[in-house]
Amino acid sequence: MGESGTVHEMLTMMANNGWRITDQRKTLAHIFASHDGYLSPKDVYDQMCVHYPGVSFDTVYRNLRMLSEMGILEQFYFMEGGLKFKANCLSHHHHHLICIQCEKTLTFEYCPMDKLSELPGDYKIVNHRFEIYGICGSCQAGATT
Amino acid sequence: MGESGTVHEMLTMMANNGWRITDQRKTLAHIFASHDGYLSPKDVYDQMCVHYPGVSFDTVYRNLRMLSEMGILEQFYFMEGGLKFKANCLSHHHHHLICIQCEKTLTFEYCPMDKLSELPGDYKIVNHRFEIYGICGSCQAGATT
DNA sequence: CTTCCTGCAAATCGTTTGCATCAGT
DNA sequence: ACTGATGCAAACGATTTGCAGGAAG
Repeated sequence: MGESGTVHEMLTMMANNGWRITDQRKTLAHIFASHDGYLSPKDVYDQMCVHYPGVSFDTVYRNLRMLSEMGILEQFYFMEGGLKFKANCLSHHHHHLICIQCEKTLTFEYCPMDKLSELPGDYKIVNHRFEIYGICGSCQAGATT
Repeated sequence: MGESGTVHEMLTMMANNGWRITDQRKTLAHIFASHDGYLSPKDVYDQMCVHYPGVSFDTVYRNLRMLSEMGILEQFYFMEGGLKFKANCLSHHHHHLICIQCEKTLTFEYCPMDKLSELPGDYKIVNHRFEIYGICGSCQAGATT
């Protein structure tokens, strides 16, 4: 639901940045719009093959990088699972609650930066990262698979 | 200052875990005890070569991995700089303020988890990460090198 | 029709492994 | 002495690049 809107948003953004809208990129947009967790390049490649046979790995990489640089996708490096990508929420700031087992990700609005008053040193703050890791309901229920 | 204590602490910890205390591991402990930012495997290798010529890259990796598994070092993957290691503070919980230019790292005590009341889903929380990125005083002063 | 995108194959980078030798206990 | 640690070289996986043909504007 609402996915087609997001796909269109992504494609428009690509076009505005001067990128051509190819079948492959449409498929890519589709995949990320309809999946709200993180996907590894391999995951993406596998999904691509289903909808659009004959893709090559390097093109998947190229497009993932392009989409990340454009801010459409957000990268994250899982210590165990390596680099993964996820559709970026472009509208508002939030943080993530991530299941360390299945990687299901929820967002929440609380931001610690609001509360933070004094910091050591005289850093000019440019960014921050706040993530909470846990085990989601379903993973707690289903035993160690 | 206080470095020798930390080195000794690390070495004792290795010994208690059944690892032999080799020259190389002593040097490794020394390097991390006297540097409080993150170091990449390459950084460590370069430092090692200075104090202990003839090291090989794979042994550096092996020891870094070993030290991480033992909890003496803490790993972190920088999106730009790849995997890096840092001496783990074993005594108390804190978070980091990291310079995105020189990677100089300060610690601070504020922890957002104390204030956090309600979260979505029914995750069993096991861990969290909170880091603030900025530009430190010296890097603000010295222009874009 | 021009330029960008794609697939292929090969190169590259960071990291890991097998093995014979060497050093710590 | 015994066993684990090291250096070497080679394997490995993930990601990137150069190039020729094909498709989007």
